[in-house]
Amino acid sequence: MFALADCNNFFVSCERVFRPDLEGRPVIVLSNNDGCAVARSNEAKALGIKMGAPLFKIRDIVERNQVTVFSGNYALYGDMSRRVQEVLRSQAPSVEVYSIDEAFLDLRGAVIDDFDAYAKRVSALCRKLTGIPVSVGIAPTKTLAKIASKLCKQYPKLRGGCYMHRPQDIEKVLRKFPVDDVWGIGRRSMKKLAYLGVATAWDYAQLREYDVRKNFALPGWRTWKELRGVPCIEFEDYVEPRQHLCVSRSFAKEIDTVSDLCSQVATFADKAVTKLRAQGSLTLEMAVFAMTNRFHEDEPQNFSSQLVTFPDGTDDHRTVVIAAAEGTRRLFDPRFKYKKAGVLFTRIVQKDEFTPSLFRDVEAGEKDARLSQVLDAINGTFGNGTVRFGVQGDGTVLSSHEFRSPCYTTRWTELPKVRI
DNA sequence: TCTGGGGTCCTAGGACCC
DNA sequence: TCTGGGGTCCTAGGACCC
Repeated sequence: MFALADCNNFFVSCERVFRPDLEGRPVIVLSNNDGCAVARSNEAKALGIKMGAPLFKIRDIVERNQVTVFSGNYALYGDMSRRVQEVLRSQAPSVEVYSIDEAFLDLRGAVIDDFDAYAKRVSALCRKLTGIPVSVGIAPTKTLAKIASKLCKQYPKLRGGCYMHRPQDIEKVLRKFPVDDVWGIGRRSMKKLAYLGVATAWDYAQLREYDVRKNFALPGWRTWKELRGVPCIEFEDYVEPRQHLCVSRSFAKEIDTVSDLCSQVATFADKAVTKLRAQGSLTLEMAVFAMTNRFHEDEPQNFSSQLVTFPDGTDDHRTVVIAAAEGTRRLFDPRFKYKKAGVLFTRIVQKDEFTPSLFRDVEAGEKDARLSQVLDAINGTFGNGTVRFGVQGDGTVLSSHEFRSPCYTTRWTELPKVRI
């Protein structure tokens, strides 16, 4: 058996832990730059606020119903996510963290005599220890476990836990489950599914294997088998290092000076290096890019990028930040107003698997490495941007975050001062 | 006025090899 | 007139996820 533990309305639930007065009231959390609703409380969903709806289009609903609005606070959500993961790890032999708000538990070989009681117990424990409501679905495959956890949200009577394993129960559930809500079946397939007369998960599971392979290729075939109770999506408790790494943001106002754009992109590059170092990698290549506002069709549109290569690979803050600023100066064109920019590491290798050039400057490399270590240590403790490069300006990102809550669990300013 | 930011895997087709 | 039969690697684009 596999379990899926899914945090209900996760970002909203994180905010509510520290704002219990918002329990039972409509709440939404916005994407970066205060753009779209990316998390909604049940009450907000009931008002018809759709996932990904731009704030300016739902302003009426928000004001009429006194919906509480939050900017995304990822320091808070990341920390709450770690707490939930910790509880889950204490309850299962193996945990695969699938996203910030979901984790699979591998229950193969676990000695559990009542899976239903176990699911409800894990859910209750998460709630008690973290304050986050979690839906735990248990089934013979990961895809079915996902469906079981959705049932918990639909039926409060299940008290956060649902064990779905008897074929007749699975059939009953799948017959009512819309096919586009199945994990692995996306919007783009809806046309084909409609043509094949498939409306529910059950219909999909009844398709002929040949039709599935022909129309939905390998991923669709795996989903088909999983719905039929045959596990074929691997359980992955080991996280592979990322092969691509991107840090980009939209800006509150369009940027039209080269110095502002440079400081923004340099700040993105610095963040990207921090992530790169955390996974023990080097990058051989970086793309720096900037673009105009694609929604303003009447204004001149532009997307430009500059490619920078590091033949010996690098994970050095200073090297990458300088390269990012230089790349930005090369691509900047005063005819355009930039709405969004970023950096992308496109060729990532593991540090211990890569052989650099024999003729590189070893001594300089060691000094750079020490500097980067110190930056990581200081900024890791006191927050990103505490120590930064001059080209980054004041180190802030020019995005909107008008409704940001305090970093309740990770704020360092109230800790005793540390002497460095 | 206002529209997010990340990732992965798979496949088809082209370039190139012998 | 007739013009093989394999491979590999890389890339772009599509589909999916949260």
